[in-house]
Amino acid sequence: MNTLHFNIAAVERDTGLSKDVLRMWERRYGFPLPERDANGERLYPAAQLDRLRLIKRLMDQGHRPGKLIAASNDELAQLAPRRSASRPPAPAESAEGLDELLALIKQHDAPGYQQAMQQRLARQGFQRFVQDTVAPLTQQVGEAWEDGRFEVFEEHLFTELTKRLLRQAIATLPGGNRSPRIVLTTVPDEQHVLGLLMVEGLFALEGAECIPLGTQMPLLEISRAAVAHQADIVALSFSTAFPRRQISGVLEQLRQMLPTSIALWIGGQGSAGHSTSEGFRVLHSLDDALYSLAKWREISK
Amino acid sequence: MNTLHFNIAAVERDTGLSKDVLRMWERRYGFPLPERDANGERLYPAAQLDRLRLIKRLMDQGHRPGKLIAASNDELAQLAPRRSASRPPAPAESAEGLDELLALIKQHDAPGYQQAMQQRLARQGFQRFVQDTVAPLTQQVGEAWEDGRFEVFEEHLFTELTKRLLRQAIATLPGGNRSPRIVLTTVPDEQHVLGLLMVEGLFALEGAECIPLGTQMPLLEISRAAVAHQADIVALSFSTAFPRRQISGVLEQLRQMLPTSIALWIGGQGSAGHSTSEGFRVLHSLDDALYSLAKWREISK
DNA sequence: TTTGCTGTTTTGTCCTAGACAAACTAGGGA
DNA sequence: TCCCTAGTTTGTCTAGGACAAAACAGCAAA
Repeated sequence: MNTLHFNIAAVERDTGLSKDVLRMWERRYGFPLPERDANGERLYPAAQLDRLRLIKRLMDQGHRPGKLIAASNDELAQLAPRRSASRPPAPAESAEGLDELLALIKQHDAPGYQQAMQQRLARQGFQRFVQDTVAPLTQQVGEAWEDGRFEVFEEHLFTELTKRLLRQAIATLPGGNRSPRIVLTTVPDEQHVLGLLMVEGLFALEGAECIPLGTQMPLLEISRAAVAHQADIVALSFSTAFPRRQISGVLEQLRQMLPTSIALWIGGQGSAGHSTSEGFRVLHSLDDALYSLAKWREISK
Repeated sequence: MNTLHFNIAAVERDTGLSKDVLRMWERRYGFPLPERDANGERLYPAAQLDRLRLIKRLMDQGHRPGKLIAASNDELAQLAPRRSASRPPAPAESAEGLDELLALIKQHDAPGYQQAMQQRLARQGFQRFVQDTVAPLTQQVGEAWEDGRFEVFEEHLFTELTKRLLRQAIATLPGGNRSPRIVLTTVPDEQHVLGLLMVEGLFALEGAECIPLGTQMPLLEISRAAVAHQADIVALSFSTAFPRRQISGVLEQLRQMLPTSIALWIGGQGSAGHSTSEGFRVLHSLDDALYSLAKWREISK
């Protein structure tokens, strides 16, 4: 009776590490070192998969694979919760009550969480709700996940519930029909959409006409959609999970396809480090997004 | 001045054809035959990308690549709209007004579509809305897309707007807190969630406690979530886009991780052809889902 | 005519091993 | 302290070979 084994495709699915990378690591570092089936194909035991997941998580925090793979399991475990020491736990004013929300998620109390969020929305109003509750909360959940305090499925539950709240709130906003007209989406391989929903909400609140296309639009389709909808702006969001190397290429290609009259705005944690230039604008924060919108209106008046 | 070129990673992203497949086709069939950059790496011109997209679309309809690649562009174009001839355009009763909804999407009239859908929801009630409007409409949009009558971005817009409507409607349903407790999600590489939302709505209407985890949960996380939430049932959805070959392996693995006390239910177009057995149940339709729920309650009473 | 079995073709995925460029690190000079 | 350059790390690409699962075609029997 063998314990669970996974073929290379399953490991790719579960860890997000490409087959090429898995084979390369094996060649270079000797880890992971899977067993082989009768046909010579790799079979990863569950233990190696767990370690790979941990390594991936630490890599997303900025560590480099060479060091991580050389480290022992204990060293890795110690590496994880370095956040609380190096970074302050977030401004006190906005943290007000966020811990309580986090606790609700941690207890898997979905109805309680939704209710608490609804109350905050009613109390704060949409804009402050997004800026003072949703944004910092998302940040904290991300950090908690990086530190291993949150399970993946807890983060998923949080994301799903929060997406619902935001969409619902957006639906109740008066339908914007002033300019500019903004197409919102993400490129293929980028499935995180929370940030995009936040800006959509803020833009909609300002009366802009938002056209949400969901996630993972092929570049050519983004361009076609923008033209068909006569959009003024295409807004994309990149999370930290999106492979850095690909971003500039993606932007370059999209910019080349898109009519020059249509602006390209980029936001999200993954876009940090890029600078506004060469035909696209980087939104560094939600405030920046609102500022950019105001500025766009001023200029195009 | 060269027209747009794409490297192999970009083509993979945009077409959904893996790098291995792209290289294999080139070797076997001589198409696609990309140019090379100074470093010997493949550069696909836009024309080949278009043809690949068309071929992929036809493959998803059941055609085989060997034939498609051998065919000329004209032959391919003729192949596409074969649906209307071979399949009836859907029962007349339920098609009532669906054309109108399709037309609204085709005109990119998002507000109009949302309003029309809201009206239907109010008129039909949730259950009939899902079964008589959303389900057949999704079907028709899928067919329209396969026939090339809908652009990809139009399908995305439809999906996004409909997701919002469903989520909003679900949120207004009285929170179910009767058994069974059902975790709803999709596996990695499966991002289509509309079908899952429909059953979630129906289950919630029956008072079941639904825990939506969004899409693309790693298998191990699905299992952890199910245990943590003390779920009775895990419900997964597979679209036709999900690679057939992988399904049985995925189910087998998940079934192995999941406590035997937790049932595994599978639905969606992609699960057709699989049969209820070996520890999982296949839901062949929305009616079947409701029936299964009733049956579960009867047995576990 | 239809059903069921069997052999053949098609097709995708996996394998090894080598090469190179982009990203990152570290060292030295202004 | 800051910037530039050289070195190291890391991911992705390349090529061609192998094999198994799925799809198809042909034939025999009901």
